[in-house]
Amino acid sequence: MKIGYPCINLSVAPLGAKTFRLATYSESKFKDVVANNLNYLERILQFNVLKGILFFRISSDIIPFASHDVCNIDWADFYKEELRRIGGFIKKNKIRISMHPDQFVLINSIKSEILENSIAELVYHAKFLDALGLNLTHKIQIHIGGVYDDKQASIQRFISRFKKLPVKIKRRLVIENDDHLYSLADCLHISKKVGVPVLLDVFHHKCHNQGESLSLALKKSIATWKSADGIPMLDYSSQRPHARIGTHIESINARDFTEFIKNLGRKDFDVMLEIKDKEKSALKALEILKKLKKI
DNA sequence: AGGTGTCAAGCGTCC
DNA sequence: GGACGCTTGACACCT
Repeated sequence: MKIGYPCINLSVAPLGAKTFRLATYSESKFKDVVANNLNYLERILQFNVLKGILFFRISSDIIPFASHDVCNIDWADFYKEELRRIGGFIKKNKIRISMHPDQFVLINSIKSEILENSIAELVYHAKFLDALGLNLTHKIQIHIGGVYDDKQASIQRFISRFKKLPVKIKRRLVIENDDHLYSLADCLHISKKVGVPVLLDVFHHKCHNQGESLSLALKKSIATWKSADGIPMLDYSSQRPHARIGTHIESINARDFTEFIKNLGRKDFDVMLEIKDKEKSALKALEILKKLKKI
């Protein structure tokens, strides 16, 4: 079992990740920012290894505008040395990587332009992981998408679109249940049709489910992962007290997390903590795992 | 130097 | 119909 956190590290450098506005795009700005972001990523990964954190989600913003028309730079070639070095570090230390494109990636969209943009964005994500030289256990997780007033049709559209995606994307993708539209059961149905692994978001599952217990949900999710996909990944968070349902907690709740880990029994997962204070909670989670003699 | 409106992109929900 | 949340933070312009 590995513990991870998403995208940014607040101890390495509070303002480590850089971006810029489309209006001020220039080749030199792009190159500066990407160089900065790759360096920041490298420092985060070094920090993580030092602390025993071996799972990390790389930000989709690592290469700004990578899938946009303005970007004509072959970044994978221009930064091949850095990318190879970082990839080597990841492999040497057996770090697990995931990426999570944001809400604009909708392969079941009813608009062809949105579908095209989504594919371009997925091509970029897959290209990034490929450029690091990582095998197919390093995944890109997406949600099913919108409902567009007809859930069955939207699921069908997801399935037929998925089948037509380039292999380079398909082999990296996993699908994740969300908190109000597509539940675990929906994802399992789609998984059966197209053979894509289902990444269980346990917090979203708590918000939106068909009455399956956590342990049944875990079991069903595991069954969708083939050995080439690696150990199943899952997203973990808990409800922030006194906030809207679905709001992620500020810092890990030791009691909830202990309970969750005990519930796993002998099942093995790489656990991504979607918690606001990032590496701090990851470190606390590792302490809890040590106490429980899980690592 | 500090404050703040706004940022490539979409969807659904709440008021 | 507009603001907001989503994983959400920081750029860029204003004073």
